[in-house]
Amino acid sequence: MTTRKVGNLLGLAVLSYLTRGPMHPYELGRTLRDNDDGRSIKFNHGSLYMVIQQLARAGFVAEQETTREGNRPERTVYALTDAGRRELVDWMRELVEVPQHEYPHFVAALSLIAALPPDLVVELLGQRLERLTALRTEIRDHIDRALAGGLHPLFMVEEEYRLALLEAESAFVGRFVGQIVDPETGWGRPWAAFHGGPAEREETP
Amino acid sequence: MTTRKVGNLLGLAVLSYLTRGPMHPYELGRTLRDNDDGRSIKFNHGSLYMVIQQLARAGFVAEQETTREGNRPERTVYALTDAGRRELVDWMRELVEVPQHEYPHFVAALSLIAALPPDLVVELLGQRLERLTALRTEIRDHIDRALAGGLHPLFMVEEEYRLALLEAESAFVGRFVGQIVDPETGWGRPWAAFHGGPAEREETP
DNA sequence: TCTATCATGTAACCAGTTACATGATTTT
DNA sequence: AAAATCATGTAACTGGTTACATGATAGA
Repeated sequence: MTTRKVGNLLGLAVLSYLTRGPMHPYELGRTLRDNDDGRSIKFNHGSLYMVIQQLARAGFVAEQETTREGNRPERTVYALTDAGRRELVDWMRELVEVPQHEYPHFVAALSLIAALPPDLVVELLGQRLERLTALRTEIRDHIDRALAGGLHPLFMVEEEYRLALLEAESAFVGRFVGQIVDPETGWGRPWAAFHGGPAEREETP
Repeated sequence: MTTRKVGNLLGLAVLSYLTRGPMHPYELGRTLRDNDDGRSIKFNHGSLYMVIQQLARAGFVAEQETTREGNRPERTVYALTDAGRRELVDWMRELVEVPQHEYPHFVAALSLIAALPPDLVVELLGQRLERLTALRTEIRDHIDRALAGGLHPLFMVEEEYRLALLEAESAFVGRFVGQIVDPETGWGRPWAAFHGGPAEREETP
């Protein structure tokens, strides 16, 4: 990754919303909430202010004015700069074009899975499968409700993507359980055998 | 998540390796490198020491002795405690059983995809597809080489999982491109139309 | 013998999260 | 009128990463 001045993806969302026009931080926060962006981008009140500061320091947004409405605290309004507009496009480009190597929790767990005995693993994977199914129908419903409300499906692609990944994961977990319990090719036997021994990767158990 | 005393997954790997017996930090680091754990768990020298401190503070590992070999700097050897052994199993349990909500970069990009014009998106997704394919054959080779070397496939499940997700992603991206360019159901037209306008989610463009 | 690389650790910096603060509105 | 919640921001804490430091061995 072309080590960006601002790395937090929340910053990307801010840049994107500022293309609509200048806003103050609180309004940005509300917009993010209203659009359910929290489902796709980690978002909390505190980091929003931080990220805006970073964007300002990097020259992607500029403090435009400071208004006061009634007796409310002052609100600083930020506007997108030209550099910010360029950064938005460049960043999006990169994110869409190049797959990032990430570190999902489940991958970590799988890489250490031999630390648990196989029958426990089978049980846990069963429960994971149930949860995965629940998640999938939940997302499916979420999408369908939004579409029924007239939203263009383009604005639900993230959710469709998520769903596709969850389906793939379900299928994978199913196969994995199969490989453990199947008495023919079954991994369960040797696994149980070497489990008492060294907990980590050994040659041909 | 049952907010853990130590949250960093590197700590989980440390607990797991310490089941083999006491080790000093550098040895842990080497073991992690040798086992290619960096592919599944983010790992860098600095955070290893930090995480070990945290584990010690939480009572999951205990400083056992401080040896000096030749004129090398002192090495502190850490051993797993009973609490540590329990934490290892409990943590693994949770990771396997309950799917975590995470925030992959590509999801963020998709959620803001309308900020880019559709033809650019099609082009970028094409390049992503190529990279995905390259990644997949790379992982496939990695797995096959390891298996040919006699490793039990159980120790490659993380990689198989990754691979399954990458395949699902490829399929999804292919479908997405289709939906944009297909002149029948095509999203390209309305997208291009409203793209000049407000960059964000609007009802029925 | 000089240079690279290994082995080992500490410290400074930066980013992200949580908690605190406080006036204005709305609800009960 | 009290309680809750909205609106707005700052500050303190904590975790992670990068950079620095330094003796030992091995290769050129």
